[in-house]
Formats: sequence, structure tokens, C-alpha cells
Amino acid sequence: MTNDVKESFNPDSPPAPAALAAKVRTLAPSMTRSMQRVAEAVAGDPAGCAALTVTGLAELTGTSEATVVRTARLLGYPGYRDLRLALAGLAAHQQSGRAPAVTADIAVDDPIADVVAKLAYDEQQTLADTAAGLDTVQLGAAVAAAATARRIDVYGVGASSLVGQDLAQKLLRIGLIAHAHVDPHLAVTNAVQLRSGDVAIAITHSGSTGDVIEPLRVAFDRGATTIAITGRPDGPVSQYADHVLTTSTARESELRPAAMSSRTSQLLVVDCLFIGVAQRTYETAAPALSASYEALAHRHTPRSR
Amino acid sequence: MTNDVKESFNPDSPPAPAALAAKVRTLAPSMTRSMQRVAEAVAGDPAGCAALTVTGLAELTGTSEATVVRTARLLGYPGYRDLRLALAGLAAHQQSGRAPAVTADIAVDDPIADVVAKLAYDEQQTLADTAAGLDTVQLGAAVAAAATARRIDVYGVGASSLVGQDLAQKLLRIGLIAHAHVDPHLAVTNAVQLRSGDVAIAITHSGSTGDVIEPLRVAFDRGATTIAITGRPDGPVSQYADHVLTTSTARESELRPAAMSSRTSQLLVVDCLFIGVAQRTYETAAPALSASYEALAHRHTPRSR
DNA sequence: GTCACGTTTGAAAGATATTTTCAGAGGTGA
DNA sequence: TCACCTCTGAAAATATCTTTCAAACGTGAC
Repeated sequence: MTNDVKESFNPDSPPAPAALAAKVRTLAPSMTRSMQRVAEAVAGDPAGCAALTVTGLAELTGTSEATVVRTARLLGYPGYRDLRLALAGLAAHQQSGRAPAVTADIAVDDPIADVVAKLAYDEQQTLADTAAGLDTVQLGAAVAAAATARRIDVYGVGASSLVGQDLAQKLLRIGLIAHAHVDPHLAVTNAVQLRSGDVAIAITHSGSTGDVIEPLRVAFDRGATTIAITGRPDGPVSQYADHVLTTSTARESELRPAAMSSRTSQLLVVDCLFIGVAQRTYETAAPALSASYEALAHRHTPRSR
Repeated sequence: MTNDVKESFNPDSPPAPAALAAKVRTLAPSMTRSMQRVAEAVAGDPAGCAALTVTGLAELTGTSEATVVRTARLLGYPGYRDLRLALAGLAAHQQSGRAPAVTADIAVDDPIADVVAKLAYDEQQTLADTAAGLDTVQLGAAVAAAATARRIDVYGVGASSLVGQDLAQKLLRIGLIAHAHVDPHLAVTNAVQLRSGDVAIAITHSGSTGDVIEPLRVAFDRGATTIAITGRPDGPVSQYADHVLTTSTARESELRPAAMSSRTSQLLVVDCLFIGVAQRTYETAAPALSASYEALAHRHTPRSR
């Protein structure tokens, strides 16, 4: 049989979802005049009909409830109620098939709803790209180093600084000694203290942020295990990194600076790193996490309910 | 005849097409026990529930018809009939897209590659849920207020503080006067300065973080336009918010605290807010953005290769 | 502990929607 | 023209959904 339903590439129809129009055409000749009017309305605007009661559809088609029910029966449903459910499904199906035009850049005059859709789509894309491009061997090595580190220093400036703080905050929560450095001078000063068994993590999208490379270089020279989280694995920062974790570089637009999407990518990498460490230190991490929840609980006012 | 084909991307907030699962999670905490049972059944097996009458679903969940109707109302539908139609749509929707393979929670003994895949998937899901559940009208109003604000104060503590800093950082970049407050005492002290024409933004996942609610309340009392970004739109924080932007509540596990996925959701909302504001202030925002790029350029060492 | 009060809940009444029934309208061929 | 059949919709019957209301439950105050 040759189904040439052109609206969807998925003509799959176990009960009778998308093949409704075809069914109407097939059965139309065996219908009476009134029933044809109903069937026509149903096939022409499934979504609209799904919103109508049996009485409403009868009025719309200038027929009676009885006729509507008869038509539903002829189309293979137990009654109008079930036809209506099928129509609702069909409507949703059609709407989803309508390819969302979210691949375009965000423009100045985009309505706010489009901004939300495009942004969410882009971020999802960034996540997928990052996950696909992440070297799990490098990640595993980084996790191993961090899980057993005496102390962990994180360097990041600008947008990356927040990512670094996020990482340090979480590592602290599971009982590790982690610190995020924002001030480049203090970062270098502290890096001097590092030695073998310590871990230094530099976060920079461009891979060439001097303020971040410098402390990492010092840590590297001191014998610490160094990790770079960067979108440019071939950049200068990698020179001083034992392990390089690559973030993806999403497309940017005038309204959406690179810092925005790189942050999403960086956060995913950082979260993976964190969870990996939490797994390895589960014995101590789990109680530490519970403890921090409880400590916070009293800071929340009781809910209204 | 009047065909009212609704083909806008995000028709309106009351009926939720695919965002149902997210909506259930968001609203679940504010539900009573019986209603939670119903909501759980609905979210767990939309297709199955779509086949049930109100009586059937009441029996299945061991509750009464009244409770089922109440739940449907809470989820934003006029009654059970409409919820059922939406469920039918959702079921059809789900059937078209194949079931994802990475729905399991992250376990302690997952290999690192699985962690990456699951985490990325969860985050993507969180983004989709957030985008679907975001009220664009509220967002638009928030954007309008922020774009014309004399000054913008952002409150957030803990994980949300980083989100707040991110927002403030970006708004500063396009020439707005924005400040992220981390210290609750200073936040209140500063909130006293606010007045009509100013904007205060509180970020709290739980919706009941006293340290964040307090400054927002003060700002609200002073006549500033207040915005709450929260996962609990029915929480105490909303009392003092002119506009509530809802973040989605993703499932959490022992290794993946709620703070982690809420952060993703919050960042998306914040980014949408930012871009909305950037659109509205494009004349000044665009040059400001370019200027900040150039100012940063010399901080990057020329790349190797 | 006990009481008062607000919340939650389901049984049953009430309102709608759907299905069935049935009698008349409309058509067709002798 | 008439007998006969099909088609049709009004209205009754049934199913489904919604609302009401009082009892059960939980919670905080005393």
C-alpha cells in the first residue's frame, strides 16, 4: 500500500492517529450527505473539531448529535468521545511536525517567545555538542586527580569566574578543600603554595586568558596536577595542563555573546567533573551533602501550603 | 466559516502541550497528598490516563472524582475533560518521538561516559521544560521593566547567587546599572534606597529563602518593580513579586542535588531576560557590547599556531 | 493533653455531554 | 400515487463531568 501522507515522515498509525484524512476519503462514498459534512469538517480542521462538543460539531456542520455520533462510529471509533481524543492527538502531532524555525540567529526584533525557544534550542545544542566532544579518558584522569587531591585551586575570570566558583562551591560541599580564585594576583600568589598532589584547574573559553594561564603555569611548575577547561584545546593554556577538557564553541550572534554559550558548556563539564569526584568519594560525599541540606533547611521559611 | 487554526509556537499558558510533566513537577509540592497521587499517575502514564474517565482515574489513584477535577484545575485546565484531551495530545506526541534511553538516575557506579551522557540529557530536558513552562507575558513585562529601570538590584544566595552575579554582569555590560547582592544584610540596606522606576530581582529555587525574600519585600514596599525567579511560583517569595518567572524543577538524585538542575533552568531564564533587555535597548547595548569585547581583547595573549 | 480552626477529602447532588430511541421527512421505483 | 426504504434530528436515556457540603484529618495554641 502506498501511503503518501506528505505532512509527516512518520505515517505510523496503530490506532488511527494520522491516517484520519485518508480514512475519511476512503469511507466518504459510503457516507450519507450529513455524515460527509461532518467528516469533512473533521478532516479539514482536526484541532478545531477537537475543541468542540458533540453538540458544537453538530451545529457547526448543520446536523444533529446523532449524525456526529454515527460518523464517529463509521470512522471506527466507539463514539464521539473517542474520535475527539484521537483528534486531539492528531492536532498535537501536526503541531509538532511543524518544524520550529529556531535555527536562525536571534534577531533584534524577535518576539520574546521566539527568543526563549531559540535560546533553549541553542543551549540544548551546546550541551549535546559538549557531551559528544568531551574526552572521557581525560575527564576520568581529571576526576581521579581531583578526588584524591590535598587541595584544589580553581582559576577563572570574567564569565568563567562564576563557573569556577560554582565548582569550588560544590566541591566544598562534599568535604574537599577547594577554592576559586577571582583575583589574578592572589591566584598566582596562592599557586606558589601548590605542590605534587594538589590540583589546579583553569577555566577559560578562549584558552588564552593571561590572568588564568599565569597561575596555572605556576602550579604546573610547582608539580601540581593541572587541568584546563577550555574551548580552544590548542590554545596557550594547554601548554601547562596535564589534562585538557574541551568545551564546545557554539555559534554566537550580536545579541548572544560567546560567553553565554560557553558558560553552558563549561558548567556541564564542571558538573561531570563534580559528579565523578562525588562518585569516587561517595563514602564521605554522601553524608556531607545531606548535612549541608539540613544546615540550610532552617533558612527556608515554612511554606504556605 | 471561521477556521481558528492556532499555529502560534507557544499559544498561551493555560493549556500545556508538552510541558505537562514539567508542570506537574513544578506544582507537585503545592499539591495535597491525594492530588499528588493523581498528578503522578497522569505524569507517569499520559496515554493510559487519557483512556480513563474521571471515575476511572479516581479509582485507579484511590481518590475521588472531585480530587481528579481539582488536580486538573490546578494544572491549568478548565476541567478534567480538557486535561484528558491534552493527555491524548501528549500521548501522540510521545509516541512520535522515541523513548530516550538515558532516563535512569545517575548511580554511584556509573562509568564516567554514562555520567556525561545522562547529565547532558537531563540538562537538555531541564532546558526544554523551562522553555515550555516559561510565561512569556510575565517575561515580557519583566523585560520591559528592566529595560527602562533606573537601577536593577539582584538578590540571590547560595547557588542562586552565581546566577544573580551572571545576570548583573551581563546587564552592566550593556550599560545598565545593575548590582548583584550576595550579603543579605547589605541587600536589605540597599533595597531601602529603591523606589518606583527601579527593579529588584530575587532568585530562589525554593521560593522560600528568607535572605532573598526580605530584600525583595523591602523593594516591593518602596514601590520598585519586583521580579521573582523561582521554581515555586506559589511560594512566599511571590507575595512580593510583581512578575514571577518560573524555573522548572528537574528530578534530582543523591549525586545530583536540586541546586544543579535549578541552576541550568535559572540561567536560561536569566539569559532570556537579558536578551530581551538587550533587544529593547539595542541602540545603546550593541555599542556597549562591542566596546567590552575590545577592552578585553588585549588581556588575551596571541594564540599559538 | 485537649480544643479550636483551617484544610483536605469523598459521597452525593447537580449540570453537561454523549448515546440511543423513535417517529417523521425525503427519496425511489413500481 | 403509493408502498417501502433510508436518512435525519428531536428528545429521552445514559454516561460523564462538576459542584456542593459535611465529615475526617491535621495543626498549632493553650
